[in-house]
This record gives sequence, structure tokens and C-alpha cells, in this order.
Amino acid sequence: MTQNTETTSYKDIKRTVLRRIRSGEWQPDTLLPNEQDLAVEFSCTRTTVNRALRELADEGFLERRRKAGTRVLSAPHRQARFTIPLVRDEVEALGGTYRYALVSQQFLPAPEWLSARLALQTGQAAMHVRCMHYSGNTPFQFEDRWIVVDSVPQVKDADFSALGPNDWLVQTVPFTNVELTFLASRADASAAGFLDLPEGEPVFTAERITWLQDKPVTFAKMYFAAGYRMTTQF
Amino acid sequence: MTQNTETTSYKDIKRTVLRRIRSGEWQPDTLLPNEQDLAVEFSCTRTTVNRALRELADEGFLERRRKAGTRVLSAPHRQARFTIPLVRDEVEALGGTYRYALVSQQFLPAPEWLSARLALQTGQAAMHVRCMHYSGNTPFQFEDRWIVVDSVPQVKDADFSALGPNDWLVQTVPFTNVELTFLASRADASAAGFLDLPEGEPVFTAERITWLQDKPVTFAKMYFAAGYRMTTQF
DNA sequence: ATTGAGTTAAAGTCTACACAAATTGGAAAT
DNA sequence: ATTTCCAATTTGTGTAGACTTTAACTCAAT
Repeated sequence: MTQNTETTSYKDIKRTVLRRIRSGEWQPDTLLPNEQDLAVEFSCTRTTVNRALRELADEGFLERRRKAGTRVLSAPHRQARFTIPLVRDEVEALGGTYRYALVSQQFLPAPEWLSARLALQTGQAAMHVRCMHYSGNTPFQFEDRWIVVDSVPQVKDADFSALGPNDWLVQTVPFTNVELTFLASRADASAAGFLDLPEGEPVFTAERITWLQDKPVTFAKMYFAAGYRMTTQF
Repeated sequence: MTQNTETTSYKDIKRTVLRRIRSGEWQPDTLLPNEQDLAVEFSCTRTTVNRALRELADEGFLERRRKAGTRVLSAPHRQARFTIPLVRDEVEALGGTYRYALVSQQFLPAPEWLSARLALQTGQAAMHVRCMHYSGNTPFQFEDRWIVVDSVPQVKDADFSALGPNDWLVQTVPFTNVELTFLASRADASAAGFLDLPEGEPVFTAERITWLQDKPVTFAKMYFAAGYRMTTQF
């Protein structure tokens, strides 16, 4: 491997700047030297410094303003990134064998709460799908999903007995907007039954609404098995 | 071709590419034209195309590999970004008036579960702080935090009656690593009391562990009030 | 004091080019 | 049929320089 001496890449600069921030050399609110000066210090072009600082700002460490310069941001403005994995990937990442099972699938007029939530006409047709995701024989996630028939007419001919509704949707309809919500909910009778836990138990829950342009496509509520934790490091 | 010749910024390219993905013109798994060809199409340099595609890849829309090219990612591999706000900011963003209250503050040897979790010596000294965050007079969050004295000796003289431990830590110690976990837990007697909800109720909970280099600094468990939802759109 | 206009420093972006690094796909060797 | 190796392609990153946009600052006029 070729160790290029003295080449300062934007990654080196990022590392160095981060180190100075973390060591306290550049405290929060400190104004950094301008790009040109840093370019001289690191003996590279301003372009390279620019990229390094731009990315650090993007990652929430710095704040940059034209003419005002670049300053160190107080820590807690940071952002966290979570990967939203497919259930299958998540199960397999944990060393399990993924298994899917359809629970029920039927046409229904959209219930009132759903119509309100997705801004549907009252009584618009919807496909209601409930299914389970297992890791081996252990329940992993119970999914309760509504698909708006007007937005996805093909769903009338869909069969979710082998292919999960999420996979089917991904293959079938593109989407433009997603709203993802996490909350702690209480296991109702059916979720408790499928996830094999006592009714009323706290359940980590994700709600996902997907739109295609302005048209709501699907609303999904996913109940995770007991003990589920969503973790990220940064 | 209604290609506008006035502006060919990387933002225009991002917009156009996104539109093509969303319109279905470039379905998931589609291989995009290479940078050089796109540069010709947009009549700009490859550098500009590179920046546009790089950012889109960063945002989770594309996957790029040398020699293999750039392809559209199937949707669910996407990442979601959550801003981790300060409680104060969150309360104020919801239109409330933030209020802080210290519940208790005392030195204790770290309990076993904490020593295990943070890889401490058994019986290492710790500062245990419990406090409340209110929106007006409505409970918003109950915080239960441990601070490792060895890592933050100044904590011996800290007074958390006016300034919250998180704000104090941010001002006092830098940190290098954070692990953030979300889960649904069951309100124990004290959390239930402070948050004004029945014992055993599901509570959306965040755990945050912070390190300085290899040294664990603090472990915080934050219990949110009933009905709390963490939402993101993308 | 307050307002307003001009100056100017700093970041933002683009061009044009060069070389580096990865990795695919195929040819050659086994 | 399989493995090894090479070349071609594509993205990754850097240099050098120019022009643009924003907004902090200054100073004069109200």
C-alpha cells in the first residue's frame, strides 16, 4: 500500500479538526481560521478544506455562514442516523432465520380513524393485511397494514400469502414521501396473541405512512417483540 | 429536450435525478448513465455531476461503486435522520414553556447493572441524578442519570438544582462516542409518579451512553410522557 | 440613536484537468 | 471447469483558479 507522504486529504482534515474540537482546543463557539488559512496550514487547496468543513457542518459539528466564518457548534444540535432495515435483513443480521406468515387479508372500507389520518374520502376501499415476521419460530414483528385501493389498484389481485405486503409494495409502486413514527404502545389482544406476550404489555411500535405524490399509498403499524431495542452509535 | 442552459448547478442535477427516480423513469436497481455522460447531458463538468450524485448517495437514494457505476437503491435500504434535540428545544418547538426541576442528586457506588453495562470496576463512585423536564406544568420527561466520577471528577462539586445534568455535561466534558437506544419500557413506581401515569404503563424510553475516548462518562435513561411520538419525514 | 448604502471578507459553487483506487469482466493459464 | 491475472471502466479525490452570493461591518445621513 502506497503511503503518500504529506498528502492531506479532506479526510485527514476532518480528522484533525474533529480532534481539535474533542480535545477542547476549539471549544464550542470558537471561530475557526478561514478556509484560505487552513489551506495554507494543511498545505492543500481551499477546495479540499472546503469539502472537509462542509461535511463536518453537515454532520452537525460546525456551523458555517458566509462572511461570518465557521464556528464550533455546541454538541447537542447533532443528528442521529438510523438505518431503516427490511425486517428480513434485521432478523438475519441478528443471526436468525427469517420466516413470513400471512394472518389475514381482506377488503374493507377504510375505517374512520384511517380516513382521517390519511385524508381519504369516507368509506374509500382499502386492503387490510395482517402478517407476522418470525426469527426462526420466535415472533419478531406483527404487522398491521392498510393499502389504499385507489392509489394502488393492482392490490385487488395481490396475494400476500407468500410475499409480504411491504416487499410487494416496494416492487409495485414507487413512493415519494414517507413519515416514520416511533412510539411505545400497549399490546392489544391480537398483537399480544401473535407476539406471545401478556395483553397490555409495552410494545415498541413503528408507524409508517407512504405517499405517492399527494396520494396516500399505505399505512403500516409494526409491533415489535418484547425487548426490542433500536440502537445507533455516533 | 427542455434543458435549461442558464443554470446547471449540482442542486439542479439532484432535483432532476430525484424526479426521475420518483417518477419511475429510473426504477430501483436501474444503472444510471456514468458521470461523464450525465455531465454532457447537463452540460456541466463531471465534478458537478459527481457532487450531485455523491450527495444523493449520502442521503440514501443511490449506491455508487467504482467501475460498477451508480444505481438506484430499492427504497427500504434508506436511512432516516432524526435530530436529537435538547429537551428544552423540543418543548419550546411544541409551544410549551420549558421548566426544569431536580428530583435527587447523590453519590453512590455504581450498582452492578451499571458497572456491567459500562464496564466499570465494581463499586466505582458515581453521581446519581434524577430530574424532571416540564412543558409548563405538564410532565414531559423524567431523566435518570448516572455520571462516572472517575471520568468527570468535577461532578463532585456540581450542583444540579438549577442547571440540568445534560447541559452541565455539555459545558464541562467533551465526548467522543455516543450510543443511543430507543425502546418501550414499563413505567416503574417512580417514573409513573413523576410522569403522572399509572404504574406499568408503556413509556417511550431513550437510553444514552456517552464516552470520552474509552472512558464511560454517563448513562442516562429518559422516560417520555404518555403519548410521546418520535417522528421523521423523508 | 437609527437607518441606509456601500465595502468587503468569507463561504459557495463551477470549470478544467489529472491521477488514484477499486473492481468488473474477460482472457489466459491451469 | 476453475483459478489467476490483466486491462478497461468508473468513481474518488486532489489542484489551481475564477466568479458568485451572502451578510457583517463601516460610515454617512437622517
